[in-house]
Amino acid sequence: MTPEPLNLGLLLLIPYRSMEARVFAALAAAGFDDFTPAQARVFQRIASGGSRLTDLAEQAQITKQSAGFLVDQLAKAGYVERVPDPTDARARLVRIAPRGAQAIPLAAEMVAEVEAEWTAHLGAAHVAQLREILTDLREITDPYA
Amino acid sequence: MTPEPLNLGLLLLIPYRSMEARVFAALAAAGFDDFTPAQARVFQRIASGGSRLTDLAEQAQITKQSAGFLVDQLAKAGYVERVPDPTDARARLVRIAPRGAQAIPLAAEMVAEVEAEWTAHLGAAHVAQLREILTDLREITDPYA
DNA sequence: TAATTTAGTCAGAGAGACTGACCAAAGGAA
DNA sequence: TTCCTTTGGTCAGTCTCTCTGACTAAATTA
Repeated sequence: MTPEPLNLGLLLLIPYRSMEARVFAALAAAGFDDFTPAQARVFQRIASGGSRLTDLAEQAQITKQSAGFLVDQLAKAGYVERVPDPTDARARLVRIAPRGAQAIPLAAEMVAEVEAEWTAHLGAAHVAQLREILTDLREITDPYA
Repeated sequence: MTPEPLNLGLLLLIPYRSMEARVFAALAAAGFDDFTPAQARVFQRIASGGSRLTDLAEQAQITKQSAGFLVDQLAKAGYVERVPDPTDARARLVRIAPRGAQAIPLAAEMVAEVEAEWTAHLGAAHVAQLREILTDLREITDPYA
């Protein structure tokens, strides 16, 4: 193996993918197997009070058409529901539906489990540092934040 | 803005996406606009002496069929070439072709530029730490490494 | 030599992403 | 008010990417 040093981009992608795969697998094992990763990437960005489609699209960095497509599927599977926005007759809010709400604690549990594994490998101080640095980095890399 | 704290997964994804978009845009601006992000994710994993399709697929975590599809397009655009593997008549090595070789220093330049921006924001010590922690984390999150 | 594994291709299908065109409500400006 | 622009979202069509399943050929193992 040539340990050619990886660029920071790839170094970020590798653990992200690992985390996503673990959470996805845990949900699938618990019976939440009727959604796709693309749908999940939209779902996890829904704010607690509901989000507008346009906002979801911006955050997930996809077009509103793509977001609408994914939200429709999530709605069909019972993970979200679309309700009229009381403050704007053009808009509709995407809200977490009961089935979606059931999945959230399971996902959170697996995230915690993975983070615990990372902590076991890196040490608590390094994990805290990682989170701190990434949060700081978000300020200049998140076009939406 | 509700600053709901993001999970580590999302915190990793955000800067990755930012880096990828910057490099992609820089290459496109320099005339290397005839390839897609998916193709680039395979391309950047080609080892200096050439890689087998199966290895590329494993590292990019896609099927060998998908990898073959992307490599074919990269080959048509002149970024890579496929040569017989001298050590195994079944296999062919995917190698960087001249046009691909031209793109690499440009990409590296943009990676360096982005990292410099990150350093300006985070400080050199934190960037070094980030790289160190991520490299360490790779040991338990990279199924290929 | 025969059986199995490994490297890769071919064919077909589905998901996800895009662009372009469009409609309806909201917000200003005249 | 009335008109114009902006904003939230949909509809239609297309392309890219990814997958599964079935297959060939070379290498390896029994």
